[in-house]
Amino acid sequence: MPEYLLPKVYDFKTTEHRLYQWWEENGYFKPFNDPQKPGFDPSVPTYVISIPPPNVTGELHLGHAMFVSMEDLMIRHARMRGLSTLWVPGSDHAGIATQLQVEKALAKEGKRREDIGREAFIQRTWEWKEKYGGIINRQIRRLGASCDWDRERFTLDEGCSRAVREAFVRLFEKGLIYRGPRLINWSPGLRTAVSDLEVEYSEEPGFLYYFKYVLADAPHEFIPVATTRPETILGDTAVAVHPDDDRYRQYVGRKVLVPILGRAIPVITDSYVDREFGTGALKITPGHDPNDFIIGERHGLEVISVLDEAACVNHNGGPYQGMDRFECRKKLWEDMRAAGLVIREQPYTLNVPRSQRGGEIIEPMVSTQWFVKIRPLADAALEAVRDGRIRIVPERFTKVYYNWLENIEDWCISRQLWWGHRVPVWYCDDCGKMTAARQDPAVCSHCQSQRIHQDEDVLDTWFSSGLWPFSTLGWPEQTPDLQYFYPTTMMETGYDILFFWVARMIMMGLEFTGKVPFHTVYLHGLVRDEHGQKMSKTKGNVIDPLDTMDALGTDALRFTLLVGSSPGNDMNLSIKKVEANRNFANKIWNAGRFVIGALAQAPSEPRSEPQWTLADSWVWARLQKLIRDVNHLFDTHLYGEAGRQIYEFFWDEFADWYVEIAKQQLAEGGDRAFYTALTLVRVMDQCLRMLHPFTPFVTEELWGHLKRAAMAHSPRFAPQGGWEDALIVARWPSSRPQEDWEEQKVANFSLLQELVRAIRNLRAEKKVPPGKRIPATLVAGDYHDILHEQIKTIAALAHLDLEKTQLVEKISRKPQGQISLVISGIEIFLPLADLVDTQAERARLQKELDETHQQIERLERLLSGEFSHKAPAPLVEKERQKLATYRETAQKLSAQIRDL
RNA sequence: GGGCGGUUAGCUCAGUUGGUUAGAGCAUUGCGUUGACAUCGCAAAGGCCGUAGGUUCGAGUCCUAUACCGCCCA
Repeated sequence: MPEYLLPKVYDFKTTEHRLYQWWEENGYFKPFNDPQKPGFDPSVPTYVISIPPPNVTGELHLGHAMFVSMEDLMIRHARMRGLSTLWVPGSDHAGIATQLQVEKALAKEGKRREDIGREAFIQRTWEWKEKYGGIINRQIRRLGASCDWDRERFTLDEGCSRAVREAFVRLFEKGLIYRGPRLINWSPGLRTAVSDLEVEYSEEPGFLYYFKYVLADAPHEFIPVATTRPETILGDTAVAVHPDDDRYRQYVGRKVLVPILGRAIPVITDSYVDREFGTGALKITPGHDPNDFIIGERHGLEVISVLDEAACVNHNGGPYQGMDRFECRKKLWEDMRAAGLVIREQPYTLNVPRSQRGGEIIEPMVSTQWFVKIRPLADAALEAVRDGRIRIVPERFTKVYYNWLENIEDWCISRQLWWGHRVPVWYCDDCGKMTAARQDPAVCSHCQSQRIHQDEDVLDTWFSSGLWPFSTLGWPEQTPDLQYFYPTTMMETGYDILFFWVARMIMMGLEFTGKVPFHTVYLHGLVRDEHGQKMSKTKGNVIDPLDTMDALGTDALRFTLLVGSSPGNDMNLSIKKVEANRNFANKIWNAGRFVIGALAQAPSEPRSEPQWTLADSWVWARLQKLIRDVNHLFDTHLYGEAGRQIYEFFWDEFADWYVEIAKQQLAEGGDRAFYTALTLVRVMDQCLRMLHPFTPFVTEELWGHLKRAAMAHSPRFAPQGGWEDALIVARWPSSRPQEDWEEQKVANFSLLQELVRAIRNLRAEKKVPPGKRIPATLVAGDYHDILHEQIKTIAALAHLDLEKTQLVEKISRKPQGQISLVISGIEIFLPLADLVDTQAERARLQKELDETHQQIERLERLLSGEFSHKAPAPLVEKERQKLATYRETAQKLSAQIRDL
């Protein structure tokens, strides 16, 4: 397509959807070496990511945008490197969240789930899922995610359900799953158990209540006790003091009376008691406090539960039965005050357990639940990281991982919900024994009775998420996918999810497949607002990724997320940053337009071998260096830094310098134009390849235009191996070692840049109109040959009048009344006579000279010290050179001042 | 209480294995548009890299201590 057909501004709106569809239709998202297809070669190396499954009820937020961008970057990079790449998409059924949505809808009809029954409720939930569940995945597509959508999975689909069933039964048979009454975290609003991880603790103002525990055998004596939750007094089964505490020694072994209820309970000793805290006497409520539960076990205390499923007082609460827990707290305290049992109340900061979902206060309660005996699984998971089979990036999170797994408690996996995987256990009404089965059984496996019924509970959603890396590939079947793609390569997710997903996936993966589920865990940080605040609707600081993509384009958002973040660290996002990157996308586009336009100025065949200019050599050397650096950064997972370096090269070196020089070279025509166009196309092509994983749309679109234009112009413009079908499957640039000529060319070009910049600055300072071409005299000394070659370029970039510019090696008589400057020992005279103000010139040159002297002193000090014989020789030599140049510069500046 | 991270320009942040004049984007100021790009260009100004020690020829980077902010675990 000719250049004039490309719009001046990159139009992401018409591009993104079209390209996504084109990629998908052409099968580029699928592994090129696919075990499900003919010609499959099992020896081809793979790169596999299973998506951390988003909540099926969810809608896209920046957290999703972040992980999708990161994973797509990894996948696209791996695909371009020629690996057989698979990214498995999907979502999880999100037990509580989804169920709540449907219950909300039911409530509008004035119904509760019990009114319609379990089967009908599940039916409705599926309907709801079909209708609204796909939103998140449609939104993920907008980000450019190159997942294999044919392999999309859902934690509650048939295959994943079979995997859950298999996993449960295996653990059950192995004795790693058990059922029993334990103190668990109970959510009274949702009426279900939740796991330790789903509880968050928040510091909130409250009171410490001091009261009297009256001795049963001495009504006038009492032990003072303090508590933060008076309603739990109803469930007290002991009062504990420290064994060495003299204050209470006399009471140990005697009985005290539970206030109001009058139940007699023992006074015991336990070294857990902190003598300094409160009164030094601790009431023990094994039924409603985890620490007390442990103490209770130690002393064989009775466990009394005083609350029901809704956290209302039950029959154990005597006169308070039926009251809400907080209402009871108030009433009981009033009654105790009336009974003369209250001592005082003291303001106190509480650590309140709240539900991660909804924020209601979680109640520790004794309840019969299903648990995974976690220790053996955790030990295996620890070992896998310790021995390096799994690497966590950034590395510091390994410590967090160890710490968590070393202290992990058994995992409560049952939930009193309907939406989820139902516990595959049947109880026999005759023999009372349990049957756990992969297929729904018709009879009890112990006594063959037909009077069996299934457990009512479902499993924690995370139980199924834990199987995700292999259940999505077909486990427990030994499918071709599982055999080829497992273990996966990379688990990429936010560090906040390390325990929820990553640790559980590792435990389950090792247990069920005997292999690690992935080799590397890459953790990204959380996205915050521009001042580091968490985004929330109430604060009104939420940035919606969909709005942002509508306004500024997907590439701009992706690039911002990818390049603005470093591994494991939170990032602060602002629309301004996205705008800046929208500008970058546009910069790419316009540089591409220029390159395509340049073809028309070049012949399609050269007459002879290339004679590369300094600029040609320089940009090529810089590109090679960039490729080396970028590859190294990708290897070390420093993706953001890689993006930054490509950005800098592209904008500050390629676009600002090479493109400007290329304009001059193209104008020369002939072979010069041909080889310039060739260089432009090659550098552009390589940059687009490296940028593609960051900004897939603009690069693919432009690359397509570049390819067509180049092919139409000359076969000589094709990259090695020819033009690929699409950028998404084009080869990633490979590193080459630095060649001998590169360093000198880069140094020479730097000198050219310095000269041009210095002249431009001086012109600006002297208010010379930018368009005006001015004469100049350059006294080049040793650099005469280099500058002789480059004088046309310098003149063009610095807007010198080439006709009236003279380049000499030495000068016998300095031009009078001219403005002068010295760069790396090269003297430049600009005859701006009418602009010369002797006094101002003197001041300017003096300032230059002072700065030069400072540098000379610094280097003299450095080189006279130990540096010169302890530092590496090349480094010392480099500094010596610098010093020599500064001395030369100083000398010339002094002369200029003298001659003024 | 234990652990981790942060502290670098007005703001938001990079800074890889220590290499000797510390970078970007935004904001500010000045100048500039008929040929890739005003969603732009060319410049300017702005930093004892939280503090105090230490290692080293050399420290933003490594070590120790400390302050403040944030997060995780208990």
